[in-house]
Amino acid sequence: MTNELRALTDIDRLLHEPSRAVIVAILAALESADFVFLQRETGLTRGNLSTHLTKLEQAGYISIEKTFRGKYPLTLCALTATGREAFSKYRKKLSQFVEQTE
Amino acid sequence: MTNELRALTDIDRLLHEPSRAVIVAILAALESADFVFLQRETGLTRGNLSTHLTKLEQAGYISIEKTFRGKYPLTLCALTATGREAFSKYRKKLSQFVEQTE
DNA sequence: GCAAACGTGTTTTCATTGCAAACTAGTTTG
DNA sequence: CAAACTAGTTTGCAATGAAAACACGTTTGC
Repeated sequence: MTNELRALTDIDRLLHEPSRAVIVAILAALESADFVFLQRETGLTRGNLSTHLTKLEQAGYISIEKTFRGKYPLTLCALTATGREAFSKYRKKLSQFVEQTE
Repeated sequence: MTNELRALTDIDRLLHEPSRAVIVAILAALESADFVFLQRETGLTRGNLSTHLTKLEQAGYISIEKTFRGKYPLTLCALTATGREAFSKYRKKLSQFVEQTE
């Protein structure tokens, strides 16, 4: 009965970190965003944003392209197909949990 | 615009742990449950269930009553008003996140 | 009648992780 | 040319989740 709730324990831990979920949600809407933009939108410190992005990249959820805007470094992030799919599944799990606990 | 997503970073970290969310969800539906029942429903090991329950109790989210069933120890858990409210807020946050990322 | 298995939890150990602070490296400004 | 700024990365550390070990009493099998 209440046993379907248990499905939540199977949830994607990488996305279940709020900071990362927000990053991915932004990228899901925008297709591409740079480091500074992400920092402003998320409110994260640069240090934390940096490590979260690295983790998402290592998981294959985002791609990171390093280039320059004028003379300054520019880090561009985009969701991969893998990341998009993982996020979709993650949202579904959340949604199911919310519905099952009504 | 995408800035409301950021609200997720404010989420209740105690409930954002899937194991604990499931425990609380069960208690929200049942009003009261014993340790063994919770262990079976959640699939957690006894050790982990024990520590999660202790954390929920310390936060004032659940009450724990220790007694006996026959000669065996019996640990009864119930959601407090505080816990119920926290869980309600938590569900709302999840729900909002899901909706905002559609 | 006593050793082994069982019931019901708790405590300990350990690797992971999220966060803040410090660091890196180059650029612009006064 | 020193100070401040841009754009990140790395380091240090305290918190934490999971598994294993421990505790303590009860029942069963021989």
